[in-house]
Amino acid sequence: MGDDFRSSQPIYLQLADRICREIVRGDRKAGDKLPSVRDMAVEAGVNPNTVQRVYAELERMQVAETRRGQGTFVTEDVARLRELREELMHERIASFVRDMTEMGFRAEEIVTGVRAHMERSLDTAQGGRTE
Amino acid sequence: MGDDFRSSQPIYLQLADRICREIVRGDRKAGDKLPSVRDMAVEAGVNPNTVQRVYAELERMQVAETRRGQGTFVTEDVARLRELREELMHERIASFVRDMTEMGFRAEEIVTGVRAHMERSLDTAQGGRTE
Amino acid sequence: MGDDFRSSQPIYLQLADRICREIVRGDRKAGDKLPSVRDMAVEAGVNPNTVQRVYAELERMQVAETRRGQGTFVTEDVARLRELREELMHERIASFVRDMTEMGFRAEEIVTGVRAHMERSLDTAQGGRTE
Amino acid sequence: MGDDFRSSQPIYLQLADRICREIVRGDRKAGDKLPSVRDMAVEAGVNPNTVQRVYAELERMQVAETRRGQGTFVTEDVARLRELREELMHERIASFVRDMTEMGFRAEEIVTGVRAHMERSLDTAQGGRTE
DNA sequence: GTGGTCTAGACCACC
DNA sequence: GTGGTCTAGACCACG
Repeated sequence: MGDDFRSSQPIYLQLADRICREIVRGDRKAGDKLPSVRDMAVEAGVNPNTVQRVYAELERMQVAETRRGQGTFVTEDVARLRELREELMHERIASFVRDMTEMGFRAEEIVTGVRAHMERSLDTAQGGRTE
Repeated sequence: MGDDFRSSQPIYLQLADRICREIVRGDRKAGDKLPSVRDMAVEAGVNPNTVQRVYAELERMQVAETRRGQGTFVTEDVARLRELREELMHERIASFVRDMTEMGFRAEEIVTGVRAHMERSLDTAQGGRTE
Repeated sequence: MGDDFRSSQPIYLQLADRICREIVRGDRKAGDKLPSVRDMAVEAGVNPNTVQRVYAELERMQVAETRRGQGTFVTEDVARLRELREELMHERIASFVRDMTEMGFRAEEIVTGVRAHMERSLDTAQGGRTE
Repeated sequence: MGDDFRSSQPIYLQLADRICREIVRGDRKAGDKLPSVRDMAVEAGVNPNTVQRVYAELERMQVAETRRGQGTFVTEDVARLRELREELMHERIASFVRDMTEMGFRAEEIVTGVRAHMERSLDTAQGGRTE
């Protein structure tokens, strides 16, 4: 144990993750152009070098492609995007389940709890129609 | 959007949360003595004042009680501890579901995904050859 | 018995109490802005950290609300303020009665004494020559 | 306004007041010997000079008498002690009423509040017999 | 500017 | 020893 309180994921991974989420969510579609390195750097308030690493990471993940002189684009490989969606989902689920299990919750409790929570949310959102 | 990359919860809340998890997990039991303010400060690598705040927060939550000159102890009110367990569970579930929904996953997908993940974990862990 | 002569309530509670009294008295009204942490610190001759604690206490009591970047304000929940008034009244009365009882005065004596004192005050103030 | 938070009555007046209360309460009776200056100083954890001033103050109030070579005694003038009782009572009542009035409470409210508080205390203490 | 957090170091009361 | 309070001075996020 030590002063691990300020530590967190590197900024470039945080940014890459954010962009992946925007893609999975549908805010950025296959073939969409991403902002230029400089623009993205300004938007996110980080150094252009950091954005460079972000785009490199997205390319490594086969989620984005950069075309010299044109910019960086979301891949047009929709199969890869479907895959990315699955990956992100499983990653978050795994992280969630690990967290809950580590706290001593049983599998049954977790599933029940999640379903109950969603039904409650639905009721709140829809007004709980009887039919 | 801005430079929210370094932001995080205050240390004193992170520490309080960590201790709550240890309690819920069973690593710290009802009536257990917590480390002294000074010891905890050294262990966690923070200032004693910060630990003092953590203990005040735990007392506010009725999760710990402090006896002057003796130290700070996990509450012996086991009903409160059961309640805490439920609170933490719902909190984490809510956060998880919000996150997933925000990413565009449907309720059905999420529940199915969680259950599938767990069954896979079980298989891995137990070998799952009962049938 | 010992050297409890210099002991007193913590400054931050004294200050919080003083502000509550000013509110109950009507000197500070619902929605009024309290002095900034730094200004109040100068006014009261204490450290800004202490005032910070005072405002946190007032917020915990739901007597004040703080808006980031704007300041700390007396709550606009007038029902809560009426409640505060009752609380303060009962608190002072309880303390007074406890003190008197401890000194060996009987209930009857106390009530009679209080009423007599007030009638005398009224006489002094108004001249009380209606009859 | 300034740093008036640590200020309070001088210790010698606090001690004199405490002794008066013990007399009024009946813990010290007419003619009782008070502890020697040195003993009282040790008991109260203060300087003997301070106790000297305390006894002088009690003498000035005609509440105690000191006989050279013998010590200090509660006065045997029971009329004076009855008077002292009245004085203390009125003093406390006056202080209480001033405090409450300053906070904006009306005379009627105060009397009603005090009587209500006492009835409640009686109920709690006696178990609220129906007859 | 605002409040919120953190560190450093001190003193106190209680046991 | 314990926790509780206070000061001094710093940095941060928000608006």
